[in-house]
Amino acid sequence: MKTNVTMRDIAEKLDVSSVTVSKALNDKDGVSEELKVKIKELAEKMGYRYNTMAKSMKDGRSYNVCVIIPERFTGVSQSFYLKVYQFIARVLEESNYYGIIHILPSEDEENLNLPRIYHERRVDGFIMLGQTNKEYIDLMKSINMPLVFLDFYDENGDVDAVITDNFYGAYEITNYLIQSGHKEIGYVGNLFTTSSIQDRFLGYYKSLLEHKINLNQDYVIKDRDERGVYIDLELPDKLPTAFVCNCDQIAHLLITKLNSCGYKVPEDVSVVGFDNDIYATLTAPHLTTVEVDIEEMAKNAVKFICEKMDDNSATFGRVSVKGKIIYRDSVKSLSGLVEQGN
Amino acid sequence: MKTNVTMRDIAEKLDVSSVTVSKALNDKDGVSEELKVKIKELAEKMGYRYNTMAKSMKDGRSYNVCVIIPERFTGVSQSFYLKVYQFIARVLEESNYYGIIHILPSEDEENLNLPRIYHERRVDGFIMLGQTNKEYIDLMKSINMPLVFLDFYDENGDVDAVITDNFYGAYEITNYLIQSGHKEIGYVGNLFTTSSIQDRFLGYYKSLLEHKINLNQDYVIKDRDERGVYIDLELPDKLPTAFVCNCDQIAHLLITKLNSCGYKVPEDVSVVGFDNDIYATLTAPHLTTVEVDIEEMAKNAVKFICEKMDDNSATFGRVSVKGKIIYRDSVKSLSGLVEQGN
DNA sequence: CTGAAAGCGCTTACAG
DNA sequence: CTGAAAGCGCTTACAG
Repeated sequence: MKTNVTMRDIAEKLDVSSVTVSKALNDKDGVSEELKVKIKELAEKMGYRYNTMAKSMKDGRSYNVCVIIPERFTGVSQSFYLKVYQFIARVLEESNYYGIIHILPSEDEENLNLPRIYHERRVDGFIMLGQTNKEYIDLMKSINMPLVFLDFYDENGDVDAVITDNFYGAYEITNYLIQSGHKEIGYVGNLFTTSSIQDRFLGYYKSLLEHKINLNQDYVIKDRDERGVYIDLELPDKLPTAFVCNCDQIAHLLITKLNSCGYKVPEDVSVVGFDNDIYATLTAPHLTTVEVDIEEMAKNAVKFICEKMDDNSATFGRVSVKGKIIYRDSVKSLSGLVEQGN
Repeated sequence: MKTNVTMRDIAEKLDVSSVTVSKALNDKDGVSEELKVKIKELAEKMGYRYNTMAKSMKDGRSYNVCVIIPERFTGVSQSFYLKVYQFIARVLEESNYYGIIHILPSEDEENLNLPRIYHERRVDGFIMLGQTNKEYIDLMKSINMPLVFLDFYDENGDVDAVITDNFYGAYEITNYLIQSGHKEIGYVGNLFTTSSIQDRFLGYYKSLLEHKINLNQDYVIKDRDERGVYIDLELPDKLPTAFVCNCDQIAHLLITKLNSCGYKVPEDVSVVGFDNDIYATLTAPHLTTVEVDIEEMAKNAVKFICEKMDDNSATFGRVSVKGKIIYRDSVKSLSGLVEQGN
């Protein structure tokens, strides 16, 4: 079996030109139906495989999309972004592109090194999955290639971004706590690490405001340092009756901390999370949380990047994808029956 | 800023040929040092980016390696293979290759559909990460491309494979249980699902044999059906004093089951796992388990595939990478002090 | 409907 | 040390 069958090989056997073979194999006009069938049959029989690289050279496209994930989001316990990537890859395939993951080493992020794949022109566009530092974002913008942010956005807002609706998700789950009779509600998260955490905080705050509940700064607990590394949680002297956590993993850590201090969840304190990831059901009790619609986010990001690769002037702005509350067992109702709003 | 700078563009500006530019940029002989420096400077200044596709066309290589992961290993709670992939990608990069993940849909596995990427000649080799059905394995073998199995092996043994040392890992951790005074020891896993589970069982069995302990079939508990879907664990009427689980996730499920039946771990029953993945420390108590050396496995797999891409007749056979026991809190010592063997 | 010509951007002999 | 020629495998006008 010859390993390298080309269109020309097929053409010669059939005594036609390779142009005709090309047309036939690509279902283009300009070949008689009869000849087309014959060509396709022979191609099949000879074990012909299309050589994409030749096409790529012609039209200057690689048909690859690079998905950049900052290294620090890929620890042993963090599978969220890899999960998201799976959806991206699948949707990309449907559009005849391939996804290539690039785990961005923190070092390259610091030193502003672009991925080698960029220098080798092997990608037509980038999806950045997870926030990098500002300088790296600027660098990515400066190379002027199709670019979409996924799960975060740039303050200047001039890059298209698909995010989960952090604000309303946190707003609604806080509303739910209040409807369940809670009035003393804390928030766990470092407001200055990512826009997600900040926006979730603001949604939580909006809910408090609407219900005329004061924001008690003692109830806002830092969970990580500026670089995103988790720190020990410091509980306030007097606990609120409920905590809104910026993610399920932190909710899990908080519950562990609470348990070790002798508090039971939800009997003594209620806790809600965000993401509905693996931690939501690994925690006892299972977490009431906000489920992020990963598939919908991936679909949007891919749609945007594909359109931008066709026309880099296309813009979509910032698109939020709605999540939904998953009710489980980590919230105790303080009122006999659940009140409707206030 | 012109977007498509080619070697020819640089050549023209400098009034030399593109051959010379090619030589200079690739650090090949045949250019004066002086000219080389000039060319490199200008290339930098003009924002030249190497076009890999042109090179690929010349030498018929894509410099891509496809990593095939069967879909069923990528559920919400399974991040192990994605983790492994990260290492593969990193090591591949060091060898100037790119990794492309292909999550193999179960449907394609059933219907024996090769990934599109194969038909488009966009890869030079395959690493199969996770076992597929036999027919798919045969299909992959039949296309005659560089192929390495990772974390499983083929019964016929004619494909190079990198596996974790399941047999000795299970053997050693079972020895440890016996040294801790256990004599009634169960095993949890379906022996007919993957070779890993089977080999771990055999390692466990070897340890029993060496210590003249009878294998009690009532203590061998099925954890999943033939297709790998977890089933409800059925505890035997009389419990052994310890269980060897085929993986941490099952150890976690077993402990949950034991707890719900009123048993405490490790007070009433000891449990050990395998993998040292996220479940090992999410479980209370934290699991004593066998840590798999993912990095070493990835390194080997990449080394093998790279050499095979250079010379497809190279063979390496089956290589096992040693794991190591991580001691935590899920085993109770039944003897006052730990005995040395018997 | 069919095909000769040119070109995508590089590299590999080979000649000077 | 330097470069003209040919080729990798396809596709895009364009001519017949």
